[in-house]
Amino acid sequence: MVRKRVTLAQVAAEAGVAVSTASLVLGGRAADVRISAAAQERVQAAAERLGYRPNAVSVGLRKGRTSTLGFISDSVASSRLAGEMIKGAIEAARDRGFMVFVGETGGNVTLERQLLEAMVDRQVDGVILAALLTHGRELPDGLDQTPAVLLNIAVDDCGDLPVVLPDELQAGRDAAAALIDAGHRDIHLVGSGPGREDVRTISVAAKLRLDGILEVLTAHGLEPASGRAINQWLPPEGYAAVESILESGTPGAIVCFNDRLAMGVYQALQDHGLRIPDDVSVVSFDDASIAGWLRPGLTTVALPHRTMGKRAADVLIDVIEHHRATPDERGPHGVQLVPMPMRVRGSIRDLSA
Amino acid sequence: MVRKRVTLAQVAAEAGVAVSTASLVLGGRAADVRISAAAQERVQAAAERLGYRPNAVSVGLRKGRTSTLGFISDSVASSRLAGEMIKGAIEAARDRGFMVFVGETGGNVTLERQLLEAMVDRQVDGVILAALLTHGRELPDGLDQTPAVLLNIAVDDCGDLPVVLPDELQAGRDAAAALIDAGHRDIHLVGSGPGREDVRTISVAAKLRLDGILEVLTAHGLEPASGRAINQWLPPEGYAAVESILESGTPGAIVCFNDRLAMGVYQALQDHGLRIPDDVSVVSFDDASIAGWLRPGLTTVALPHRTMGKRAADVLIDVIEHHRATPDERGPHGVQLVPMPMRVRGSIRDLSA
DNA sequence: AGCGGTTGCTAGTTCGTTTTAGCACCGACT
DNA sequence: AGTCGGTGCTAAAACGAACTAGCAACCGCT
Repeated sequence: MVRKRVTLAQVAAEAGVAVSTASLVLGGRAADVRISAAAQERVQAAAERLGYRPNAVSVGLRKGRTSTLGFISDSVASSRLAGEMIKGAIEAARDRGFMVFVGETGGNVTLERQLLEAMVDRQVDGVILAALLTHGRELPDGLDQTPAVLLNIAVDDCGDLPVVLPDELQAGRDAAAALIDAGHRDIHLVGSGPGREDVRTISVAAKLRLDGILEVLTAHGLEPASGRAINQWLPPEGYAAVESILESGTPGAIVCFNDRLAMGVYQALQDHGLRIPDDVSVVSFDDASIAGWLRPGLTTVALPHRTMGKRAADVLIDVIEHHRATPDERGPHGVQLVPMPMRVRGSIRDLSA
Repeated sequence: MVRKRVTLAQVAAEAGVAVSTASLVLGGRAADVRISAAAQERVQAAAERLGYRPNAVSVGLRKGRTSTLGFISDSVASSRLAGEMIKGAIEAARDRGFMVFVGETGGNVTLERQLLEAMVDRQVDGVILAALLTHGRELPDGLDQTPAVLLNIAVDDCGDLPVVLPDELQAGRDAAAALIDAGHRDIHLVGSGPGREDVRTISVAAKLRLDGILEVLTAHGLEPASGRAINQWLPPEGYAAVESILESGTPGAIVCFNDRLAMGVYQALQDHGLRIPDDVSVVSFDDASIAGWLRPGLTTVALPHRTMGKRAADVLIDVIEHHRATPDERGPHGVQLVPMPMRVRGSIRDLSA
């Protein structure tokens, strides 16, 4: 049932040459060692005929490189976003001939260490350590055993590991600018307090988004009309925030700190008979799938998870391949900020028109 | 920077024994070959001291088994559901000492073959072939090179491969029963026509869900009040379907064939000033994340993707491990139907109370 | 002293490949 | 006749662990 693999020895026998000769030819090193054109052809033909494919395990053992990456994430399934990140990494890896082991920790540190060990045991060439849930965390031991890249993890002391992060600061600027450019001045925040001191410790992302927003508002001589710090960024909290805002009148525009808050905001505004964007404009962050399903479509600054995953894999493979070439040269890596693109849909009214 | 691994040879040297002795001891075969307790202890201690971990690549080459699975899916990122399936598989695999290569094809058959080859090259012990998007498809060649399980793929000719599928038929029964038990009689379908001949070729799932629904309705002497076959199960289509239903009056209850349709149904009902569940009851399928976010929460029959992934990995590993033990015994596998649990939220009004 | 039986270990082969070092042959030249 | 330089290939040693076959050493017995 399970067909036996063809080995190099069989190819060599079929071609009437030594194993080493076959290896040289198929490894493209025939020119180096002078193999006659005739012999090369026989080897190629034999390999073709038998359907030879090199055994990657053996190659891995011999070369010490397995063309394999590990992807360790705290969450795989929690959202489409995690999937996007993995997908990006897998695609980039595939394009460069790498396969990816995927592991999920659920935030469990012990599990994380075990996964890392299991991957290192399998001689992965490098590891991507990714996070969606937690920000600001400890790094596991064992990261010194293999090249590594941090994906969506902001740590104070990342050693000299490359880090891939979304450019939340610029995203904050863009969100604010989108409203201001459309002529809005009455801007309320849902998800963070109105001042820098109010961000709580929710996340690095929240802080940066707020910084970007405030920077642009300040540049226009504005400040947030109101702000609400919220611990759980879920629809019910968004709903409640709007009810609170409405006590002091109808807002001109609302910046939601993520799309799920925005969903609650939509529900609340609708329940109060307010229309988006005619009465209230809304802008948000993340570009979760609901953003496109809400009516009207939610304009939101997208977390480019796919691109981030791709970037992480590319950087990691660069390190792996480059490192071999020039062992002591530190690459041009460090923190890689991936731009967050604005997805313009229909939730912002253009007052300037 | 990258720490060198400790090899068995180093452990043996440290313990003052031969490599083979160390291997025997650490492999738990010391009793078979009579190694003195003293020697065993020295080996164990040395291994501990040096932090020895066997090189899985080497073991893989020698044993021909790598404790590695491949997971090939048409989609990884399209939804949380795909992630759940992968997560389930990864977890089950991990519990049994396996790591998982994940690959995504995007429905591309060539890519699928290449991924399969790349995995077989890496000597995976087996492969899970999964699908979310497509139903009823061709199986790739190369599946005869390695044990395999089909996950969420319904094919006519699956050879003797184990198949893991959700129990859509029972789900259809459950959805219908939930409405009927709550006293509903005026039941409209959104996503499928009212009769068996109307299902179109959308999907096997649609057909089975409908079969289940009709079976229960018929058993109560009922038939659907109306039905709408729809090709794209997305919110706008759900919205449109409701507008069409409302032309002939307010429906008592609506069965949506998935949650995204249900989302559109919610929006349309709200826009027409109808309240859920007071005016109209809604039940749906899938349990996508929005199901919990909608207000009121959507009662829906969940696709148990996590469980399915777990089951697939378990079945596959059974095949792998069992196969070694008794080569000619065909396992008790075949089609594995995983129950779809009902997630009761607030979208069905109980008329019988 | 020689033999059989046990105990306790190890040498050596194997898995499939890469890679280095070098062999055998041939013609040309001194 | 001997050396030299090419040419075309191959033997053999890795890589790290698993596993088989078998070798010493000792003990007790005749």
